[in-house]
Amino acid sequence: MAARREHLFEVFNCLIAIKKECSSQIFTECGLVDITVKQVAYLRAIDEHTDVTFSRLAEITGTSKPTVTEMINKFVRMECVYRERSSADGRIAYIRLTRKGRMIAKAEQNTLNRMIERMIQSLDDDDVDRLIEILGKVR
Amino acid sequence: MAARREHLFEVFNCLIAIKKECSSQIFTECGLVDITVKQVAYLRAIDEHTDVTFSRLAEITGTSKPTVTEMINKFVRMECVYRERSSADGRIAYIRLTRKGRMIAKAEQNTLNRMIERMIQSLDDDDVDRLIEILGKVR
DNA sequence: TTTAATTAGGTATAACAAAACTAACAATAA
DNA sequence: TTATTGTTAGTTTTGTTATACCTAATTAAA
Repeated sequence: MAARREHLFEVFNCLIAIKKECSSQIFTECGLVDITVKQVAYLRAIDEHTDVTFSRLAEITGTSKPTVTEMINKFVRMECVYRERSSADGRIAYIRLTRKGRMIAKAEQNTLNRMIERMIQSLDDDDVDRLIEILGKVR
Repeated sequence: MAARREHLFEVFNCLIAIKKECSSQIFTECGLVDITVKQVAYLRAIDEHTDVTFSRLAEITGTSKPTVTEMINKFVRMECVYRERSSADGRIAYIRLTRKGRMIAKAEQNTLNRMIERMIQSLDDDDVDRLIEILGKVR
């Protein structure tokens, strides 16, 4: 029935609005409302690998070392990353995420977690279980 | 319980993946995979007003007429809009969305509609009704 | 000498704007 | 009625600023 579609549309529209709210909360809290999609991708790349150096990040992102230096300098100014000089080899610097940088790198997961927190607060346990059961069927 | 949160996280993660799939389908079908966020915002502005002229769009977007001319020329090349000269006043041109332009302007709604179509195909009517009921409670 | 990162210097593109311009229209004086 | 003048809508030219990249040269450590 078309009314079912309509109703589903409405409830999901509302849910999407809540998600957007949670997401922009995160970026606002970090003071990074106009960070770009590419910058987030860089932070994620750093987060998803361990002990990332400048050469390694150039490799991962398919760019050059100067590009990485520039980008990282910007991120340092944005308080998203810091350099950690290797104690074993003074030439090497590891790129480390700050708390803020990690928050942005994991923004999607964090958004979803906040959204789920709100859902759990609005719903009783039975509803949550039913919701999990029903949505688990969607392919 | 933490397990509930975990389960909710999983099912919603899956749902978000489906949504992304539906969304990129739309952009791929239009051949506009790397359209920018700003460009989509312009198309939406055109869609949300009637009989938009160049001056009007400059006003709406808080930019200048040359910027609009440039942007619209690009959109014409992308086959998202076309100019329609006013028959009453030869100086005026209305900016009209093509089928493709409208698809992009309404990409969010279209994405949601496709997602809902998939949900309806995966679920029976009772599940849909329950889903609407439960999600309707979320604030 | 080789390697890791940085600096210096440069290119291409996006997204804007100011100023000058063209074409169309409106009002009016000859 | 027609020519003149001023106004408006959109375009072109030219220039600015910022992003995102590059190559080549340099510095410092190994």
